[in-house]
Amino acid sequence: MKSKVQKASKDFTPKQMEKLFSQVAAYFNVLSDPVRLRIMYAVCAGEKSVSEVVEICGTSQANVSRHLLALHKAAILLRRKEGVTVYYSIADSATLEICQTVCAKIAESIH
Amino acid sequence: MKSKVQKASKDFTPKQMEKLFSQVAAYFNVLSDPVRLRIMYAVCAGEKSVSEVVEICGTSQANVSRHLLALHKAAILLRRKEGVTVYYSIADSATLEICQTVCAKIAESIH
DNA sequence: CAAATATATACGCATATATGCATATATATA
DNA sequence: TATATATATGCATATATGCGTATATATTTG
Repeated sequence: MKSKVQKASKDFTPKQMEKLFSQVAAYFNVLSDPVRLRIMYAVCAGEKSVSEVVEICGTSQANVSRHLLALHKAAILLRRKEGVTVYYSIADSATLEICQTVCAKIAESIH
Repeated sequence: MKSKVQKASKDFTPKQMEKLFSQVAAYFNVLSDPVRLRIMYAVCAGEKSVSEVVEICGTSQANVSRHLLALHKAAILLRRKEGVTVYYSIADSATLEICQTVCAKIAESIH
């Protein structure tokens, strides 16, 4: 008896599976940093410029810029340029739901 | 207007938020490796011993052992010892669902 | 054009992580 | 007890990653 996940991937070649695993791993990797999660938390309240995120998150501008670009590259954040200002916003609500699920799961053990 | 995530975390202190972000990041970090995902894929089909996972995944015994322990430490896999043999199985179906969601999301771009 | 502002990038360092190899540990069996 | 088998661990190494610092790039404004 195959699992749901295995049924869903029955039509992939081993090569494609490896590629899939690598991409999924890369996706999780983007979410595996506390600072990036803090940034996500700020942006999920509404579109923010880089400077705004810097103020909220209390880390350097260079660092925020790098992390925002990483999240954008992973297609998790949208990027919109207006003059010199760059605004980021949530592109992928699925990611938010995943974060929320995991947060809820872990928050239980804190309370 | 606050987001769902922010409403859900309104009763956390900044210190608790940081702790939460760290733990969530650690959780994602465990899932951010292609080999561990391959191992998860093997185990999600049913409980497996370390040796069985080694055969399926085609990486060294030492490596499989370490990855399985990491997944167990993150409370994602259960660990059951029977004689010399150690069996691992899915402890956390939420993790499977998350992986499945992400896989489906990424699989679209492969097909 | 010069200066100010917002963002991105290059470089270096410290640290984390994955993995191969050898070996330790635990359990079963002859 | 000696041996075989299953699993875990220590060590060395290569690679990746986060971040501080300085600087580059782009855009607006005087």
